[in-house]
Amino acid sequence: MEKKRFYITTPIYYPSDKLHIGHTYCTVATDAMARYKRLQGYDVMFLTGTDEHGQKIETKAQEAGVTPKQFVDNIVEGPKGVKDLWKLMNVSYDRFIRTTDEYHVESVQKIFKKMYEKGDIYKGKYKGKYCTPCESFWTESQLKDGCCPDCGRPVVDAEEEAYFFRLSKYADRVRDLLENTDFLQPRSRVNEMIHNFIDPGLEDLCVSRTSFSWGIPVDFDSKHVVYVWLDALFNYTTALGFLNETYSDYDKFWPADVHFVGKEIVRFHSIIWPAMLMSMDMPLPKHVYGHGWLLLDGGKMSKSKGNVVDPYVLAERYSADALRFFLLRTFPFGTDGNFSNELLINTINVDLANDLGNLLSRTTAMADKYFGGTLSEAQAEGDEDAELIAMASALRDKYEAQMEKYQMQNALSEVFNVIARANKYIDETAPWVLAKDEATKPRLARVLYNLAETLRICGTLLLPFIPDTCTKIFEQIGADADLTTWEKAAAFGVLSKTATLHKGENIFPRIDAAKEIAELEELENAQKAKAQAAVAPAIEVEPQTTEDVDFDTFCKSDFRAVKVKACEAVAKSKKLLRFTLDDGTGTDRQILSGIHKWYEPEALVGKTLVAIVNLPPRKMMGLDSNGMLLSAVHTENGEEALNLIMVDDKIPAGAKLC
RNA sequence: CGCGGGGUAGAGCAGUUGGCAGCUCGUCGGGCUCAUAACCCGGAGGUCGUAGGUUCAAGUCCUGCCCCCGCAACCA
Repeated sequence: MEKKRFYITTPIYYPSDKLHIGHTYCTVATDAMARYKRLQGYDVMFLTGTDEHGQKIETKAQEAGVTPKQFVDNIVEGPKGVKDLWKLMNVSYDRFIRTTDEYHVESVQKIFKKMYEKGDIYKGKYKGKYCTPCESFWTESQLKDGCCPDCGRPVVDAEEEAYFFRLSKYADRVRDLLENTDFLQPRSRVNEMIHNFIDPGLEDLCVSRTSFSWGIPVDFDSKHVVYVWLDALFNYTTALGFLNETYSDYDKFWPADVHFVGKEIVRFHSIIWPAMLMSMDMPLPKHVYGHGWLLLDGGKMSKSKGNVVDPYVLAERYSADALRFFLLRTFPFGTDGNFSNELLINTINVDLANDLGNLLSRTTAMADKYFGGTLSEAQAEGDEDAELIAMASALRDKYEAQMEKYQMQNALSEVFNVIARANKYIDETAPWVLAKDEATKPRLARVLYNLAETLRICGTLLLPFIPDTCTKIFEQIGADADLTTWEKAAAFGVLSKTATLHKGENIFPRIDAAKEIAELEELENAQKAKAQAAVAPAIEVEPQTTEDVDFDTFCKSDFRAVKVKACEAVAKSKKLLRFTLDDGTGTDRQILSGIHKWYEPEALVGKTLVAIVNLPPRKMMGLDSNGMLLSAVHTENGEEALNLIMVDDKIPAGAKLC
């Protein structure tokens, strides 16, 4: 009989920086599922990889003075890069795709053409904001205070030619998919997608760009490169050999059983991806699972906050198994979880050292001490056995039920219930008492045998999570590979009655929590300081513009002194302050300015400021802003700093500056 | 009224279809000595954000309000 198949994927990560604990979380979860399915006897394909095109990488490479390819090569293949991290974390991927791989490029070009020929991709105009000096397009939301986020200068409305995908055409089918099937999990993510994106109406999607060149060229229109959606999403199929000759597993593994993705890209996987597949008349993946985030201090991790956790450091310090286990045992997969060093060390100590490690240790130590390692053939059952055996025997099915729902933390919880029960069993049977009398030796042998069996079953079910450790456990309890299969995990009593156990090294030594936490903090601080020192000169100012502005143009700008009559924070906005200004005309002028980060509104009332008053009005958070307040900006230790231009209060409102 | 998630013991979290409020750590007391100062037993500690409503019965369903977090075209 042919084996059942299982195809599972992680997202392809964007290698513009080193990966952090969040990427590790997702990948380790996927790895555990893949290993679990292999344990069950499935023919598994586990795919991961990197999404290597786009403007950000082009820019980063430029800054580093290397080609984009060299840049990503270093992050992906280089020391302590993506592949190194997965090796360290014991990630058992079957295939690793890079979107710069030749075969992927070739496939994507064919896909693009197919969709174009079908009429689902058409040429149109991409309207956006254009910064002339930077030659860059920006969307409304990318703008900083209405100006170019790169250089801070004003932008103009502009259009560029682009190809669009008819996403709107598939809106109804996608809605049906989300609302009436279990395609997207957990279910709570469905509402968000429907209310935020489907209900307001899906717009056609821009799938090409001309504003940067680091991407897959559209082969029939060479000034365009394929934009991220089409390039990245189809990796799940090109890596199987869809429209290329490099691989030939497409028929075997597509459609995928599940894509594990972070909640921030659920949208692309649950709306855009199915729509594109529909366009291609391809089968849809069976499930998309949007997992939660690891939060730090209740907020999300980010480079700018300097609170990114380095998985490399943690895995090297505590072992990959410990880190893998912690991530999957502690946090419910579907929702956000709070990461902390305390929690990590606590979990290692309690579950792995005290409960599992110690159980193994006391079991093998007693076998050594009382039997010289090899249990006696003569064994006697007792009243205490029934409950332990019942629990251990029922464990596999309970575990399976949770794993099938991707509830890995619950599956682990079931395993550790049994481990706790086994520790209690030792207390109940008191083997050290049995050892004192030759007459109770058969009973003692049975007790240790039951413990070994429990360890064998638990160890088997822990294989997807802590593979290296399980091997050590099996070795210490004398369980051969043929006893650690999925089938044997539901059978109690398969180990030889005269199995030979031996005490080895502690599989998880206890950690001195206080000391470790202090050391970790020190490490993190050192890293933070180093990072800051490296990137940020103390004071940095914008380079001067070399381009001339003609006198007439300059004169058109009408700068005036204005007095702040009132100033308040705009509700629901973090940045915006709303100014009511006296500009000398007798009518109040309202200007909105994104400077709440630097100024409290009360402090500004009564000040005399400078504003340009003949900018066209602009809506921000639903309010009109008529002009712009002038500030001096610079960068200080990597932080953006801003000072409003305040002038002498004796200058009357409305005075013209020239 | 942009959208979504959350507010349950000192901390961190579980709580399917409404039916005596649970887990881990911490804390207090006891037991054991095989074991990694580990293990086992017991206690204290919660008006389940708040105000109403439905019901024989609500953490669980409905309504209002308060607070936190995230998202709003590319940071898992």
